Amino acid sequence: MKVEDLHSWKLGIPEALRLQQSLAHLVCYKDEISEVRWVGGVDISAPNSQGCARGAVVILDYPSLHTVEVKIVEEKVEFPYVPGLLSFREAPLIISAFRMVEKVPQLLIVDGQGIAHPRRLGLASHLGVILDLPTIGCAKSLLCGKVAEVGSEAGSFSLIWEGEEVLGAALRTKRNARPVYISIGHRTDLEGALKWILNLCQGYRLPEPTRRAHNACSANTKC
DNA sequence: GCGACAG
DNA sequence: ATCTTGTCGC
Repeated sequence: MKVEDLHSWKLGIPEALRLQQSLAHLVCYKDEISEVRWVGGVDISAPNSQGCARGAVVILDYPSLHTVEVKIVEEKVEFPYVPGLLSFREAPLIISAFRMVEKVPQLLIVDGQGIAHPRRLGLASHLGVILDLPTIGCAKSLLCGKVAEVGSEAGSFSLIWEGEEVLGAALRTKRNARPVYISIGHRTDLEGALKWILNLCQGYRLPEPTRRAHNACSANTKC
């Protein structure tokens, strides 16, 4: 059985919610990142009027950060956008693009939450479990939890709290830019995740892997 | 019941 | 995500 066949994507909302609860047990919160040669970034575009979207996986050489591979797919998006169920909408396209990749990355940066999610299984964690890769969630806004103001210097961060639980951190990656929200995806810890994200930022708010994946899928879809 | 709500 | 001009800061 292939990893991507861990479960079906043709689910209703109640089934998706139940699946998240079971998959959340499989998420690893320990740092298992090692010998990074390639770092991946993934993103999908907004679906067009026909429901077709573009999914992209970009592979960067590390530490040069040169793009060494780009894979794009265009498919119809089936699942509706429901806050908390984003992975059921986006993961199918990302996985399709990912299976075409030749240089399998040792770390994947995802545009969305990891465990900073109501059931601790945001897109980054879900993809990490399915692809069995270390992943880091790097979202542009908060889904759940509370966070204090972040210092203005690049590198400043403030923890995301939900009750007594730390879900991640708001991280200032660039001066005069809003912070990004970092959380463990899979097989990473928060400290490592923050270091990696800062290390992958090259003068822009978003880390290079995610930024390039976004650019790669921003062109108009053909279907 | 009310507000919040990744992309 | 998207609707949308000018404008403030480096």
